[in-house]
Amino acid sequence: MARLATMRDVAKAAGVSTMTVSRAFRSDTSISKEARKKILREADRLGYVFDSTASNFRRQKTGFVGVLIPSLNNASFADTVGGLTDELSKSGTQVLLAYTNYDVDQEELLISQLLQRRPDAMVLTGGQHTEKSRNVLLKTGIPVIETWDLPSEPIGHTVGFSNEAAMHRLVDHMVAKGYRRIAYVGGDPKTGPGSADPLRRRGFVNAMQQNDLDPSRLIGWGRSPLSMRDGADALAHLLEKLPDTEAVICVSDLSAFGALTECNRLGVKVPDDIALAGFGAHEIAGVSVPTLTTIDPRPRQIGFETARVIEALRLGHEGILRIEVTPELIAGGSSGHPQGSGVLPGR
Amino acid sequence: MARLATMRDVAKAAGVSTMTVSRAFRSDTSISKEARKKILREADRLGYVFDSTASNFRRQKTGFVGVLIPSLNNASFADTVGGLTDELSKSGTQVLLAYTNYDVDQEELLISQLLQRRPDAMVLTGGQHTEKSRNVLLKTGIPVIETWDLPSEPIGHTVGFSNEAAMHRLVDHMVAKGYRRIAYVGGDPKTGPGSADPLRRRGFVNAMQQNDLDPSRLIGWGRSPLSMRDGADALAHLLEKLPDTEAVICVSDLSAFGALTECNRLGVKVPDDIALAGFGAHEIAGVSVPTLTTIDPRPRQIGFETARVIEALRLGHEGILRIEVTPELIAGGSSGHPQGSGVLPGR
DNA sequence: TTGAAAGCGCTAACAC
DNA sequence: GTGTTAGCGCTTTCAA
Repeated sequence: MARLATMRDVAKAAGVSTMTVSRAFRSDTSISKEARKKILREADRLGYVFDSTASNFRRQKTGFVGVLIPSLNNASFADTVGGLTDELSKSGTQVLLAYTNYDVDQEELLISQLLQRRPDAMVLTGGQHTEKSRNVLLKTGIPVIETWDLPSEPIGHTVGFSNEAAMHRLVDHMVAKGYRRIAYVGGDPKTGPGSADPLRRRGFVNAMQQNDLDPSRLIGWGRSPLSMRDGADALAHLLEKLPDTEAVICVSDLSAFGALTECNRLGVKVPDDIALAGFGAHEIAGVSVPTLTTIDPRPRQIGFETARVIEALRLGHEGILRIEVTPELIAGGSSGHPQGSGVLPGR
Repeated sequence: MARLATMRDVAKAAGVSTMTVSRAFRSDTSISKEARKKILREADRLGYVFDSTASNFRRQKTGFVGVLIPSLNNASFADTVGGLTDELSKSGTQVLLAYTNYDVDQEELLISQLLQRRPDAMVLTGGQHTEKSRNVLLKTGIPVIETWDLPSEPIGHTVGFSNEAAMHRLVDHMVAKGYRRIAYVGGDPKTGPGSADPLRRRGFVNAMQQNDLDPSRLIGWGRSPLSMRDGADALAHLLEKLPDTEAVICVSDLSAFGALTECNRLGVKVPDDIALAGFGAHEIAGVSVPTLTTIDPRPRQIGFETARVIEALRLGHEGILRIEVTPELIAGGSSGHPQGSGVLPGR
């Protein structure tokens, strides 16, 4: 197959210099109407496709942002990436996405690979990284934005929320609803580094203590992130071990829905026999019967604000940015909220 | 912030030429052990990060593949991208992912943007594209792989399955289970171009006709892709309009689950009063009670095979490849399958 | 095993 | 408004 046309080919065909062709493909430079018209026509005729690898190389700007998320198959991260992508696309910036499988070593590998491509910025999920990851990021000087959490020792900029505070709020809600013997269902604490599970668990324990309640009803089941099935299994285990439990907070909506399914199967009424809550405000939380009480961490907003940070830096902002996105409590039927007994009208 | 070190800096520090440094960073070229050792040490000391933008530019190979999927928030496409990424990463190839929102014009825009970055290959989802998209892809000569369907006029290579044939199989299953008045629930046919909904609908109609059954129980509700809520609403509508329907095939598992939820709410027993089926083998299909009868299009396999096609092309394969991935029917409790009345043991 | 020269396709900087 | 020159950081090619 023949070589793709270059600016030189277009320049020759249009009888101008390559510089003029270069100008024709940008909006900010001065060039006469006729010249541009002729050049674009010739370019089209020759099947010319602008080579941004050359442009990016010359300008030392790649026009993309490296984004690392724990998992592709997660509606919340997908929303964050969606918000980020939509906002960044306005300035023509693209997202180079990779996923770590909740593994900091995999993250380290991906960071060095991505940095070789010289992204204009790097977006990470969570505040947990290897020492080498931190070092190489600092060394290259590429702006770093950590998202989805507010680490105490951030690498650079942060856009997120406090998992602990959000969980605290959820516990307070359950307590306000009258529940006292509250359990937490998450992954086995020995697994799941890189996920938010340990932070939410800590938030649960702290909140229970501050409410003078027993914080020891902790179920660790399966590997983070928990699946629906894990949630079902964990609930069965919990009911066997601690049958007098009044309410269960699950680390995620998916596991909470699994728990709800298991309750249905066992004939345990939610919320009358046991209350439930999840985390994440996934679609399932609003469709299940009853709807799930949950926390909406506003993932799309996180992505949007991250894009705004990147824009600000591009425009020359100096100094470290720290943006807090406030999660929202959604009271559903699973914790006895009257309007949450079913999302659809009537019955 | 100081300029990042280049090969020249490393070469100077190590007392060799840049060419030797270049060789030190690759495995296939000849260089003495001592030279490599010294170079890598100096590179590390200087905080050198290999610049693959320059390398890619010079070699006219970018080492990434452009991938367009309809939506980020879809477990099936996520699985395909996962299979693709995992397999491609073995050869150091990265995936530049973008999503079209099921919009062929958006796809056209993204294709021209991505092509400017000179990907080594382009992976598209579905066989529906604008004329301009087809032209520009053919013009650049970059290998194209269309996935998730087997279009009659492919642009280049294909890895997928026949939505029509898969739906046919699902209808046959329902007929074999004894259902006759079978309805199809999909999106409003006037919406949703770019989704597989029309193909599945056609497969339904053909299969019903071949079984000498009435193919006119077609519900078009909402925009493709259908949400859980759409499925619930569509089912309520269906029961009102065609109350004697015996079975419902939904375009997706999410809408089928919404329909199941609505059945529960209305006191309609599944499968005793009405049978249900979905499409996609999403997690929810295996956790709902009863489990959902569905089609597993094996999305991860699609991604894996796509990566193998890209590898084959890289190794010099000539000619058009067409890989068919065979979907699997999963009989669940929602169509009366005895082992599907609940995924968890006992009761 | 190592080095020198040339250049990938574009654009910053300057000249006209 | 347009052209000339130089070079971004690598790697191909050829020579030593």
